[in-house]
Formats: sequence, C-alpha cells, structure tokens
Amino acid sequence: MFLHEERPFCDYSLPLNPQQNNYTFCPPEWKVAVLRSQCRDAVKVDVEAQLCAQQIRVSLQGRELWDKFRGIGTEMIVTKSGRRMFPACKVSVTGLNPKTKYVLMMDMVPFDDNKYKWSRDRWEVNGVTDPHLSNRFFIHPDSPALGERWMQYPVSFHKLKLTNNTLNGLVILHSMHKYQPRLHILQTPDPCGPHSGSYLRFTFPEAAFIAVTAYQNSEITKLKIDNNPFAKGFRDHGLNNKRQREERPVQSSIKRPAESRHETEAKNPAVLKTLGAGDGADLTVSSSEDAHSSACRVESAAARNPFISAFMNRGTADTACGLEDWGESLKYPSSQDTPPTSHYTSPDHYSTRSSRLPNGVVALSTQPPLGQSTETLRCRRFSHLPQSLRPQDGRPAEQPQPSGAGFAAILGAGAAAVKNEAQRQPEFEYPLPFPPKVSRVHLPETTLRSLDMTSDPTGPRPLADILNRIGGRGEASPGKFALAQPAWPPMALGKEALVQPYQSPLDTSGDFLVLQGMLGYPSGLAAGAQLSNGHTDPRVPPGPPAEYPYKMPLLDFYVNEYTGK
DNA sequence: TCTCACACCTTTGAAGTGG
DNA sequence: CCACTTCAAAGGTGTGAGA
Repeated sequence: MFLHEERPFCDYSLPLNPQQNNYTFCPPEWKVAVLRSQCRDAVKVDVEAQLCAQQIRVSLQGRELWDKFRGIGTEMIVTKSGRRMFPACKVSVTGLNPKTKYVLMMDMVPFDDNKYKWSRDRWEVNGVTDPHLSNRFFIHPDSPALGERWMQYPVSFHKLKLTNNTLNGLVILHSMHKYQPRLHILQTPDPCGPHSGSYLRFTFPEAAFIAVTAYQNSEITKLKIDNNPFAKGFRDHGLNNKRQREERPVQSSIKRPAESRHETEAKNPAVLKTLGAGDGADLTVSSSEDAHSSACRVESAAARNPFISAFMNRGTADTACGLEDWGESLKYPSSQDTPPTSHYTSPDHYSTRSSRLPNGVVALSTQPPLGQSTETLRCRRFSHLPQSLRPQDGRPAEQPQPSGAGFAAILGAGAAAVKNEAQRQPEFEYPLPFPPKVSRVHLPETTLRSLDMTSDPTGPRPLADILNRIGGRGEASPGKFALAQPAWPPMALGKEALVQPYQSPLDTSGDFLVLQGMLGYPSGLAAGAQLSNGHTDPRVPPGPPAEYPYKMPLLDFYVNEYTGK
C-alpha cells in the first residue's frame, strides 16, 4: 500500500501486500526464540546464518526529531479507534540479501516494568506495570519484498496505529505505560523448501514513549503541533484556532512562551543526561547507531526527573526533521559481495548473532560491538572521508547535495553507477533530493519496460502515480487510495474474525491456528519465559502457547502467493 | 483518566478548463 | 493530449467539555 505512494521500484514483478489490516499477533514462541538467541550462554553460532545476517544494520531515521521529543519525554496518544505515531518510525536497513524476500514488522514492547503518572510537571513512577497485553505486529504493507527493496529507501511505519482497545486489531498499549518500538525482520521461508527463515529484531529505546489518552506535557503538545503537518491548524500558539482568532483578531508579534525545558537543556549540555543502561536487564538492544552511542556514554549523574533523564540522550538537534528526511540519511547498501572479516563488522550499528534453535529456526540477535568506544567507532566510520568532511563532533558533516539527476539515475540504468559509488564509500550517507513530477521526467525506455504498466486493476499502480507521490510528499495520506486496493483474500479482523476463523489450507489440525505455523515450525516448542540458561524474561508470560484463531499465517500467505491461490 | 464531538488541516483523486 | 486548477471526500490532528 504505502510502497506505491512513496517508493518507486523498477522491478514490480512481486505482488504487493494489499492487506487492509496489517496487524497480527506476536507469537509467544518468537519471543522465546529470540530471547534464547540473545542469551550469550545459549548462543550456538550458525555459520551460514551468520554470513547472511551479521551485516544487517538498521538505523532510525529522523533522529533529530526523535531527539527533540526524547528530550522532553515522548508521549503518544492512544485512542479507541487507533492513533498514528508522531514521529513515525522510519528505519533504514542495510545488509540484507538483495535477492531474498523479507517481511518487516513492528510492534511495541514495554520499556520497563513501571506505570507512570503525570505529576504537575513531570512523570513519576506510579506502581508496577499492568499485565502486558498480547503483542500485535504491524506488518509493513510492502511485505514480503526483496532485500533490495527494503534497502533502497527508508522504511516508514507511519501507518502503524496505537490503541487501547483490544477489539480493533491494532497495536494495543496500556495508557500511562512506557513502550519502545521493535522492528522485526523476518526472512520469508521458502514455501518449496524447509521452513526455516532467519529472524532478527531491533528495538529503538531512543524512540521510547509513554502511551497516553491525552497529552500531559504541554511541551510535547507544542512540539507535535510544530512538526506534524496535520496539526498545522494549531500552530501560531493556538491562534489558528478559530475561537481564539475571533477573540484576538490582531496579533502582530507573538512572543514565544517561556523557553521549553528541552531548549534550556539543549543549551546547557550539563543538564543533558544520556539514556542509561537501565534497560540492561532487557536482552534486547538497540540497533540504531545513536542508541549505541547512548549506551556507550552513560552518565552517572541523576537527573532531577528520572523519567526525563531516561529519555535524554546526547545533544538535541536544532533542525526540525520534516517530511524531507526520507531522502536524508539514505544509506546505500554496502557491497554484499564482501564478507566481513570479523564478527562485528559494523562500527556504528549493532551486529547480529545467530543461533540455531531446536525447531530449526535460525534466530538472530543484535549485539553491540564489544570493547569499542563511541569515539573509536566514529573515527572509523568517517575515516574514509577527506579530513575536511569529517565532522568534528562525530556527526556527519553536511554533504554536498547531488543533482536532481540522482533520482533518475536510481530509477534507471544509472542505479548501478550510484551503487558503485556507494560501494566505494559504503558508510557515506547520500542526501536524496525530491524527485520532480513524473510528468517531467524522461525515463529510459528500458526502465519503463521493466515496470509493470498493465491496466490490470489488481496490479501495481502506474509509475506516474508512484512517482508523483514521492515528490514533496514524504508522508502518504490516506486519500482515496484504499479504494484502489486490489482484491486480495480478505483478512478477517476484530470481531468478525472471531466469528469466522481463518482456516488455513495448510493446517488441518483444527479450527485454531497456533502461531508457530506462521513461521512453519512445529508447535512443540514450549512457550514461556524460561530461557535455556535458566534465566527468565519477565515480559514473556509463562503458560501454554496462545491460540490465535483468525490470522492467516505468513507462510500460508506466501504459499498462496506462489501458487496463485 | 478517558471518550467524544468538533474545527482545522493535509492529502488525494476526479472533474473542469484552457492551450 | 497535456498541464494546470478547482473541488469534494477521507482522514489525521489537538482541543475542550463532560463522564
């Protein structure tokens, strides 16, 4: 769905995932599998999986904006009908196998075991967390897609919606609880072969937030209004509000309210606190570059506000991260042909580890580069740049903007040249300019031929529609696009789904689908919190595997795609 | 603390218009 | 036929009243 709107692909041979609802439950077995893989004592390195996975790197896009929010204490509204996140999670992925299909999913996991309350001007711990509800994934609408697709542009999860209602199938959160996004990269199992897919997950503690039903911190409200285009009507400090405009028709110069805490702290580095290793008990680590930096730079001094200090990390940026950031920080994939020389090959990202589980699933987990300081990492990262381009503070220096022809080059035959350039400087981040309207772009004939331009209403949208949405529209709006969705087998949702459980064509064992089936591995793996080394994970409730009666397993989905059912 | 109606906004596609 | 403009619809957003 969103693919059509934001990203052009010259190869449209693969079917898109047209599911109107991209949410599904998290199989508890996955948790166990990943937790096992992340327990170092239990890791049995699988050489094959390691080769395919250890280069995979994920970084959160829009860091400046996230930093702004984290500096104040990010809040996300949850509503009964579902509310989008702002900022939305947008990640860039590198290191995937370009010719392998992957499913990208996102869910929210508790950040800690606390429940919070807003006390006058700050967040305070208010008891222990309520029982965590069953995880629900938001499956990226492009899934499944080839690795080269995922790596070509940052992957946005802006359509993910948060809710506190268990009946609507969205990602469910408890209000006044703190969560962090978690990205799942699932290598799709081969429907014609053994069902073994690699599996990785990356959490983003820098994007942690407290779920609320109404904003508590007015500074968060201001920040959202200032940055969210849909809230533009509330800018000018509320004077766009009709009522207030009528009350105050003339307001030539409006003074900003008192300097926000965020701004104050940004100007006073001594006030800044880094995100501590308080999540250390959590085996999940951040995959993103700056989260790693955070973990490496834990400061011992306690902030006045423990919650806010938990959000704080590094200096805040002054530049707003607008819609244009989809092109910024675009990372071209580094060479896939060059195997790494050591296990930890990504100086500024977390590397991956893998383990073969008893059920045959290769579980992969992220690990920080051990024994390396942040400065070391940064020095290495920019070592290939001329001295003049190396940032003084470890941040990327401003790079010269490539010409507008860069977009066409990516689209057409020029893509190879761009890639070669990226291979020469694999860590270099190329800002990508907005492409012009497609009507003014002359694409090579070979490129046009490679696109599926059929008039089949169930097929992909014309190239013009794709590209016109890219220019100047980083965030896709719902519009009327849903009407144009191809008619795929309906995915039962919510109450309706419970009435009409999905009957897997592959699973004849009963009316209920046990979610191991989503990956195709046997259901004998006991669900629970007990790890193989005896540790327990408090997030994984003990008990039998949950049964989810109505979601089509991913494997079935892929098989249906391949077999044309 | 939560829900809901509301005004305001962006985004989108269709229809209309003119060269 | 193409480019551009206008319009209406859909839906995202925070606000504020009330439960």
